[in-house]
Amino acid sequence: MTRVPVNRTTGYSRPVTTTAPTGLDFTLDRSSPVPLYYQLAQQLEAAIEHGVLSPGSLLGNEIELAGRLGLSRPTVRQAIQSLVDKGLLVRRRGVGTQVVHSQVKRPLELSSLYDDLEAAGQSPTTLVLRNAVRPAPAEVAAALGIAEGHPVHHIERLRLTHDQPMAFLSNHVPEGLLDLDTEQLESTGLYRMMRGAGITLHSARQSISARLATPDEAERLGEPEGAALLTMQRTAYDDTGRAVEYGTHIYRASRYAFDFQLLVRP
Amino acid sequence: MTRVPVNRTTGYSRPVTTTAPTGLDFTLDRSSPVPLYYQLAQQLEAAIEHGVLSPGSLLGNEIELAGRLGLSRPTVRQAIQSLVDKGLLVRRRGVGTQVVHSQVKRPLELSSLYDDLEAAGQSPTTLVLRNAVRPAPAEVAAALGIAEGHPVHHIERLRLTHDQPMAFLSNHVPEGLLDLDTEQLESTGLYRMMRGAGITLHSARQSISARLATPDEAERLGEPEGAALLTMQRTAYDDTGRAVEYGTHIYRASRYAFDFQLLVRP
DNA sequence: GTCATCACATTGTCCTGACAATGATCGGAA
DNA sequence: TTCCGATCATTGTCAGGACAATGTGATGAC
Repeated sequence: MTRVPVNRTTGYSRPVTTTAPTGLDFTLDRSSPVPLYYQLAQQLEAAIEHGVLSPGSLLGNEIELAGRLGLSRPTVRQAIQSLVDKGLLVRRRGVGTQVVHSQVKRPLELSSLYDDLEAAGQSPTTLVLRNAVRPAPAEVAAALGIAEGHPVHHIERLRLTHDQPMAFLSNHVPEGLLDLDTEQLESTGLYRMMRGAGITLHSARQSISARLATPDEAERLGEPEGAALLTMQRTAYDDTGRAVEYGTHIYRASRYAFDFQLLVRP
Repeated sequence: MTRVPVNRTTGYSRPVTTTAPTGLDFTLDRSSPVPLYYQLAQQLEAAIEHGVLSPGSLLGNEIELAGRLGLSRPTVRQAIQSLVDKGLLVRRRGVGTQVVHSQVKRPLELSSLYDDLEAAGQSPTTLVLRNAVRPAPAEVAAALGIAEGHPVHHIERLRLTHDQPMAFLSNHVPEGLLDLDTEQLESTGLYRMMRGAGITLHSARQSISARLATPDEAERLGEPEGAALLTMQRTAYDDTGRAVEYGTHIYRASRYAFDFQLLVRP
């Protein structure tokens, strides 16, 4: 590959790296229980979010920054590192730390459909079709790592936005983990209830694919027969490694897409 | 919720937290250019992988571990932290650091279809249907952040496994970024070529949904007309924030699913 | 027996200091 | 001009220490 100025060959027109405005002032409260590095990280993130720190601008070197803020270098580094992990900053040895150009939004979380829709202003509603305890079928028991026949909650819900069906959610939760109140299920999401019950989610294994709607499913979701459906299966684990939920969801492909951003870990 | 022993109510039978075997010996090479914390992290990861450190076992406190290895505590912490970030370890203040129970495999990478299939032993092959430069259509220009009409490579590929079509891949790459040799495209993946050209991927924005196959697509993929297809659109950015690739892919839902693990960031 | 309190173990935060590794820049030599 | 090397700026790695915050378990009071 020949070495030609990049902006000529690619058509990118982007401002050359600029130094950060020196007027950046951060307020750190040493008496606060919030860690200093976290206070700094949040203010940096806010500055990036509001464009005070423009994309591509350099942050100024760590040592000088630490001195200016009255912090030690490790503390400043910890703050910067957390934003690097979020994909907001890029560090280059010998160069400095700069704000990434592209707008990074969310590095993909264990997304809750309810939260996602609510955040998007879609005002989701839920119809609980089923909420009962039954012996775990083989497939569910395998996914949850419990004995076949062990009692599990079985929940079936229809999630709607603007009074239109969006997804059909079937979930299994081991019995005894949390109270599954139908009313609460209708007014909030399952994951939020889990957090409320003191369960801290740690990881999840997901599988996303597609298939055609059966007549039953089509009717339930208000789709024509043979429509394309987006399917997701997920097993979620808490921080002790217990499987706490196994879900099989189907989404109307005409109305829903999994939309996310992900980072390349170096 | 009543407080009853968890194993009674949930049916989990899991060994109580055990102490790590003291026989763990790590070999650290201070003359190696590989950072010490990284050497330690890799050996810890290997120990977890091979079951030497069993799920749920405690790692022993950091200070003692540091002393035993002849390292400082920050170095040991850095090693542990990297594994926490990978989801392999969980730290608890006042308790210790323990290996997570569930088997975490991959925390979801910016996956290359080619690499994924190869790793799964599927021996993928590629048929390049088109490899040309053309002016960017509006949609492509918008996704790549370049001017409409600016020259872009347009690649269309059919990916097969076991001589059966698996996916149809349409990609656009700004002209001048890298050489797109058709032969190389057939023998490897696009992302690998990018890395080879010195482009370091940083993040990507993806959207996954589904729809029915058009007659054309059905024919091309060997599916019946009106079959369900899994679709993905992706824009990838390098570490300077430039969009370096925009792809529109369709997968045979009967043969493919997006399968991944993700972590909840605390 | 049940509950609150205290001590202990362990990780979390923060500091100071030093040197190494790397990318960019600039000057001089071919 | 072109290329090479020295120099500089900046982040990367590592050490050692101090105290705070928090979960666990034991102790004691009721």
